Amino acid sequence: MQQLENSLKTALQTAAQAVFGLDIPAASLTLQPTRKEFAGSFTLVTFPLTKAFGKGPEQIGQALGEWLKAHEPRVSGYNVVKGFLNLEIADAEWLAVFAQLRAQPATAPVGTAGGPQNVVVEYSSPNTNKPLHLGHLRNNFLGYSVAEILKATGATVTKANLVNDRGIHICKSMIAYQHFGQGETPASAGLKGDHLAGKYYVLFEKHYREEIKQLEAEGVTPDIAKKSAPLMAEAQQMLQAWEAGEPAVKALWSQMNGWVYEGFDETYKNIGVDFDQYYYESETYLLGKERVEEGLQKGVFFQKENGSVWVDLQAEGLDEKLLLRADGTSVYITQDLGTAELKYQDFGYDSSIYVIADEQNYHMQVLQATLAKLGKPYAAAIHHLSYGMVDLPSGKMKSREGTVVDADELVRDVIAAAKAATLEKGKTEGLSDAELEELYHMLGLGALKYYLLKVDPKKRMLFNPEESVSLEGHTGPFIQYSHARIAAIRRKAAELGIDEQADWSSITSLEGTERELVQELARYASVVAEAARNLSPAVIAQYAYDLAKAYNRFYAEVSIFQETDVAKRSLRVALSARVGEQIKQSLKLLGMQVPERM
RNA sequence: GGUUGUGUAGCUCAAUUGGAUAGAGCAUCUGACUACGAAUCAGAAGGUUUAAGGUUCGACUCCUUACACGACCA
Repeated sequence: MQQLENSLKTALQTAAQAVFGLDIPAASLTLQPTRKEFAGSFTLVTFPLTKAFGKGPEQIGQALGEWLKAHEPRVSGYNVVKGFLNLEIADAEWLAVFAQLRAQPATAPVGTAGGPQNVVVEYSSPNTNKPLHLGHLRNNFLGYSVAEILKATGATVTKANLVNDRGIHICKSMIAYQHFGQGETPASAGLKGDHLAGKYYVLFEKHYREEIKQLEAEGVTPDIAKKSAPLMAEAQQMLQAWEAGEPAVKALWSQMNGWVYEGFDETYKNIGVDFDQYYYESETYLLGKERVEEGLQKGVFFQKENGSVWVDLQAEGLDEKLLLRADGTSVYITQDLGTAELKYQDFGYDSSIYVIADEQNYHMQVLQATLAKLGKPYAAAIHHLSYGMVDLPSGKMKSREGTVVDADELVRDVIAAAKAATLEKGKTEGLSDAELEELYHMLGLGALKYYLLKVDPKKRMLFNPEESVSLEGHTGPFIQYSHARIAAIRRKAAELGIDEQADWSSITSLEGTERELVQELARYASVVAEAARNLSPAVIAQYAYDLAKAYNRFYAEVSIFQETDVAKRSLRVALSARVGEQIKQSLKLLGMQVPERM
C-alpha cells in the first residue's frame, strides 16, 4: 500500500510537470483515503495548489486526472468534485497489493520510522495498602497495550512496575493490623492478600475518624484533632521507625507487603498483564536523596532556613517545589528522581513513558523540569502518557465513600456475563470444560479491555457497568465473533481442500466489499505507526472494529463456498484467512485473545 | 484566585491532525436465518459540533472572549 501510494505521488509530480511544467510542493502532496460516498480510493486535495499553479482547483484536478488515466496504468479512472481529485485504482492493482501483503506475516514489525527504539513503559505502579480498582484497570490495560504497540513497530520495550511500597499509607494498614488483626492471615481470613491489607486500611480510616470526632466533641479544633488523634500519631511514629530500620516494624512491613504482592500477582495474571522489571520505592528513595544532594552541590537547588530543599522552576513557568522536608524525609518526587536515574542506568532508554492519570500532570512537568535542571541527559526522553480518570454513572469514584469498583470483582462479573451469554447462544458443543472456562475468560476480559481501550486515553471516560459487559455492537466480542466465524470458514475450506494459494490471474474485477477489505487490510501498518506516535490503543481498537465490520459486510454480500469460479473462491478464502490473522494481531496489541469458536 | 484539560445525536464514543453531505454503537422503528455461524447484515429516524466573534478557498479542529464541568497549584 505504501508503495502504491508512493508511486501515485511520483506519478502526480510527473503529471504536474508534464501538464503545467510545475512542481507540486511536498507539503501539498498528501493523499488521503477517498470518502466512501465518492468513487475512487485515493484523494488529492487540489485547493493548496491553486496559488502556485495559477489555475482553479477543478481545472487542476481535471488535468492531473486526465494525464494519470492516460499514462499511469494503476489508475483506472478519476473524478473531480470541487477541489478534490479522486483516483480510482485498477482491481489488478488491488490484487497485487493483497498478494504483497500476504508475503509478510501479519505479525511482522511495521518499522519505528523516527520513533523511539528503546523504550521503558512504566505502568500499574500500585500502592500496597489496598487492592486494585477500576482506575488501575485502565492504567494497566493502557500500559500493556502501549508496550505491545511499540513492540509492533520493532522497538525494544521494557515494561516496568514501580511499586509504592513505603509511606504513611502502608503504616496505616500496619497500625490497624496490630490493633485489630489478631494474627489474621490471608489463608485464615480466606481473603487475597491485597484485600486483607485493604481491609485494615479501611479499619484504620474508620477508627481514626471516630477519634477525630471524639476529640472535636471535647472541644479540640478539627485541624489539631486530625494531627493529634492517637492512631495518626502511632502511624507517624511507625513511619519514622521504618526509616530508622527498626526490625520489628520492618518484619511486619515485609510480611504484609508479601501478602499484597501475592494478591497483585494473582490479579495481574488474571487480567493478562506482565512486567519485565519491578522497582520498589523503598529501594529508590535513597538514590533520590542523592540526586537532591547533587542538585544542592551544583547549585541548581536551594535550601531554606529550616533546612528543607527546594528547586525554583519559575523560569520554566512552574513554581518552587519542595524536594526534601526540613526533617530530611523524602516526598513523592524525591524517589521519582531516583527511579528515573535507576531506569536509565538499567536500560539506557531513548524514551521513558509514564502511564499516570492526568491529575499528576503538574507533578510530571515538575519532575521533567527538575531532571533538566540537574542536566540529566534523559530528562528530554521522559514522556507522560496522561490518561483521564474513569467516572461512574453515579459520579466520581471515591474510596472514602465506598464507591470504588474493585478490579477483581469487576473481572469476575464480566466473565460471568460472558458465560451467561455464551450458554444462551448454545454454539459451543464439543468444547471441554477447561476450554469453556478459557473462552468465558477470553470473552469477558475482551469486553472489558475493549471497553476501556476504545476511548482516547487522554479523555476522561464514563464507565457504565451494563455497557461494559455488552457483547454486541462496538465491543470486543463483536470483533472476536468475526474471528470465530473466519475460523469456521477456514476449517471448512480445509475440509474441502480449497487452496488459498491458487492463481488469481484470471480475476479481472473485484466485488466492492472485496476491494474494501483489501484496502482495510493494507492500512494496518500506518495504523500501528499512528497508534505508536500518539501512544493510543484507541487507534488500534477502532481499526480492529473497522476491519471486522468490513469483513461482516463482505461475508453477508458474497458467497464463498457457493462460488463456482475456482480462482474467486480461493481468493475469498485467502482474504478471510488474512483478515482473521490481522484481527488476531490487532487484538493482541490490545492485550486481547481470539477464540476459534464461541 | 492562578495554571490547565474537556465540551460533538437522548446516552457512550469517532472524525485520517485544517478538507467533501460531521460518522459508529446503544436505545427507538422496519426488513433479512431451510444460505459459509443472526454475538451478524441492510435500512429509517436522530446534529445550529456549549455560545459569540475572528483567521481562509475551506474550521469540530487554529486564535480571542464568555459559559459549564473536571484536575492541579496555593
